[in-house]
Amino acid sequence: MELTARQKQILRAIVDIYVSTAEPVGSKAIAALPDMRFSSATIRNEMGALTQMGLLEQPHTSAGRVPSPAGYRLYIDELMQDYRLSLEETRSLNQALELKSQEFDQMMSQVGKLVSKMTDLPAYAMATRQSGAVAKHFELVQAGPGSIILVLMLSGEVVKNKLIKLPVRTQEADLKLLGAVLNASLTDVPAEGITGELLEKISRSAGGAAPLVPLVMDFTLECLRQQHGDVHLTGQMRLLGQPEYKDAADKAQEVFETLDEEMISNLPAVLPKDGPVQFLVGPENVAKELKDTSVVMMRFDIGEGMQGTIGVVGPTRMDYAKITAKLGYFAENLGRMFQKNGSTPPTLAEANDTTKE
Amino acid sequence: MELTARQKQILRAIVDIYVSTAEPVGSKAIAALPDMRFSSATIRNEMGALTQMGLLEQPHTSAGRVPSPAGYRLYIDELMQDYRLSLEETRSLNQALELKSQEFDQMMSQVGKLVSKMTDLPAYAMATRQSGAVAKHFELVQAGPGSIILVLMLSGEVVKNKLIKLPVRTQEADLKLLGAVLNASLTDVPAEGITGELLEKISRSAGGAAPLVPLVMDFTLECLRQQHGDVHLTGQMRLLGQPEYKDAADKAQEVFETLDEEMISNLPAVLPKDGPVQFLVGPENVAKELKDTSVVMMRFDIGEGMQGTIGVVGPTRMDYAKITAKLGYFAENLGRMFQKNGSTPPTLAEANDTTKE
DNA sequence: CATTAGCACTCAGGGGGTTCGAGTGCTAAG
DNA sequence: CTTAGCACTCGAACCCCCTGAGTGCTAATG
Repeated sequence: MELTARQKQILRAIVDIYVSTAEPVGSKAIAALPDMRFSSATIRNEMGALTQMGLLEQPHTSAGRVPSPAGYRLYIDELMQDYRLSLEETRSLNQALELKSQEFDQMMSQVGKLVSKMTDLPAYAMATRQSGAVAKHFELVQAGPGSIILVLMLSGEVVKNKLIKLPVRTQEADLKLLGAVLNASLTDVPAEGITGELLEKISRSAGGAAPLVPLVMDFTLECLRQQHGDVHLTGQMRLLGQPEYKDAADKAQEVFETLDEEMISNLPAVLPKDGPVQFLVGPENVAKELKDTSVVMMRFDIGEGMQGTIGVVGPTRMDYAKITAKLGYFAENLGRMFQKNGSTPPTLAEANDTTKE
Repeated sequence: MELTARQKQILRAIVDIYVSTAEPVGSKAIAALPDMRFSSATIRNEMGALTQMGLLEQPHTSAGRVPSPAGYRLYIDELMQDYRLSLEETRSLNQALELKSQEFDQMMSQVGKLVSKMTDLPAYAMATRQSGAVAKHFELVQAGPGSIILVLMLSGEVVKNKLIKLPVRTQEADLKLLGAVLNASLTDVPAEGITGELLEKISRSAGGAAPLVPLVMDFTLECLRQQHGDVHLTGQMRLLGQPEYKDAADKAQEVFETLDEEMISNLPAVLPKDGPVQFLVGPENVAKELKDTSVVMMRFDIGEGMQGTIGVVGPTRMDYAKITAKLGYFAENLGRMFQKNGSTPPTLAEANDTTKE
C-alpha cells in the first residue's frame, strides 16, 4: 500500500500548511499552491484516499483535513524536508549560546531555558551517563563542630557533595586518614565492586572516623548508581502560546501534570528506535493525556562518558522540520562547547589580562 | 476615616466569600451568613459606603461586589483571621516534608515543588546570604589531561565547583602547592579583602600553577559576591487551575513572562515593609502585567548566615489566611530541618545497621 | 482512463434578538 | 437607624437563522 508521488506531495502540503495555520486544510488551499498541477476535485479524491488510509482526519464533515498521528509519522520519516535556518535565525541562536554558569547542573538548566526561548515552546535539558561511573577522588573537610563536608569527584568530571552532621566530634587527623583510605580503596571501583567485605575493611582502617564510613558509603553508592542528572524542564507556559491550548488551559495543565520531570527522564526508554534525533508523536506517547502532544529530542555528546539530551514539547501540529533544525544546531554547538571547555571559552590570553595590573 | 465594626465585618465576609467562590458577592449572600444580624438592605448601604472608600469594586452595575486591592490590603493587615490547619492538612504537609536530596540546590528545588504542590499554586524557593561570604577551603584535583576541578567551600556550608580546562598541562605537585597557597592566604578573607596586591602575591608563590590563578580567582570572587542562589520557580501551570486564568491563558503566560526568576530574586527589595511574612497585593507589584496577581512570601533561617525564602504566586483573590498558615508551617519545619541536619535525618543507629552484615 | 467542472448537501461559527434573574439604589414606612 | 418594597440595569444563556467553506458524487471532457 505505497503512496503515489502525488499523494505524497499532497500529504506534505497538508502538513506544511496545517503546521503554520493550525486550521484544517481544504482542497482549494492546496490547489492554489504554486507547484500543484491538479484541480481541487482531483485533490479531493486523493484526500479521500489518504483519509481512508488513516493518514488524514476530518474534524467534521464540512471541514478540511488535518494530518492524523500516522500522517505526521510518515511525514517525519519520509516527507520532511530539511529546514535551513535563516541567517537571522542562526545569528540569534549564536547570540543566545552564551552560557555563563560554572556549575554543570546550572549549565544544563540554562541550556533548557535557552532551547525553550529559541523555539518558543516548553523544553528540557538533561544529562545522562552512558557507562557506569566510578569515583575519582574523595575529600573530607571539617565545616564546623560536628559537621563535615564530603566532596566526591566522579568520572565524567562530575562533582557531588554532601554535608554530614554527626553528634560526635571527629578529629582532623581521623578525617585525613579516612580520606586517604577512601582514595586508596574506592577510586576507580564500579558500583558492583563495592561489597560488604570491602566496606568492612575500610571501616577497620578508618580509625576514629569509622562512624562516618556508612554515611559516606551510602552517599557514594547513591551517586554511582544515579543514571541521569536532574531534568531541567522549563517554559511550560509557552505551550499556551499554541492555538490548540489557547482556550483549553486545562489541557495544558494536564499535559504537564503527566509529563513531569520523572516521566521525561524515562522517555528514552519508550522510544521506538535509536538515533540522535527522536520524535514521539501524539498517541505513540504512553499516557492518554499526551495524545495531542509531541516531543522532539536530540542527543549530543558531552564527553567523558556523559551524554546530553535536549528536547522540545509541543502540540502534535508542530513544525518538526524547523524544531529539528534548531535542536540540531544547539546540539552541535553544545557538544563542541562542552568538550572544549565545560563553560564559556574564556581564552587563556583574556584570562591573563586580569593578572596584569 | 475609620471603618465601623460593622463595615469591617462586612468587608471580611466579602473577602472570605469571594476567595472561595471567585464570584462577585451580593448583599443577599452576606445577609444569609449565620452571624450577620442585618438585612440585605442595610448591607447594601454599607457596601455602597465601602465602595466609595475604594475598598470594594463593582465589575458592572448589576453585579455584586469584589474586594479592591486596597480592600485586600486592609483585610490582610487588620481583618484576616488565623487559619488553623486541619489535622488532615497537617498530616499531609508532614508527609510531604521528606526531602531526600543531598545537594543544597537540589533541596531548595524540592522545597519549591513541595510548596507548589501543597498550595496548588505556583511557588518558589530560594536561598539568600545574609552576610558576606568567605572561603573556607580550596581543593584542586586533576580530573584528566589538561582539566582540573576546583572545589571551593564557602561559609554557610556551601560548596561550589568548577571544571577548569587549560591547554597546558599542570604538574600534580604544582596543584598541591597552589592549593596550599590558596588555603593559606584566601580563607576567611571577605570579597573586599581580595586585592590586586594579594592576587599578585599568590601568583608569585604559585610556581608552575600560576596560569591557573586568575581563573581560580575569578571564580572565587564570583562565588563570594553572589548574593543569592538560584530561584527555583515551579508549578507555573497550577495558576491555570484558578478560575481567573482558566479562560485567559494568555494572561497567565504574561504573568510568568514578567515574573521570571530574576524578578523574583529582586522581590525582597521592593517590599513595603520587613518581616517574616510578606504580601505583595496586585497593583503594589511593579509591573502592570501582575496587577491581578499577588505574592505571599515567607523567610526562614537556614543557619550559618543563610536565609531561605519560600513564596507562592496566585491571583489577587487568594486565600491569604490559608496560604500564610501553610507557608508558616513549612518555614518552621524547614528551618528546623536545615539547622539540624541539612537533609533527611538518617539517625546514626539506622546508618550503622548497614554496616552489620 | 485519469481529470475536471458542476452541484447538492453538511455543518461549525457568528450575529442578532429575547428572556432570565441576580443584584443594585432609592424611597418610604417602621 | 433599619428594613421592606420596588423599579431598574445588565451580563449570561439560549435560540434561531444565516453564511460560507468544504465535501462527495456525477457527468462531461481530453
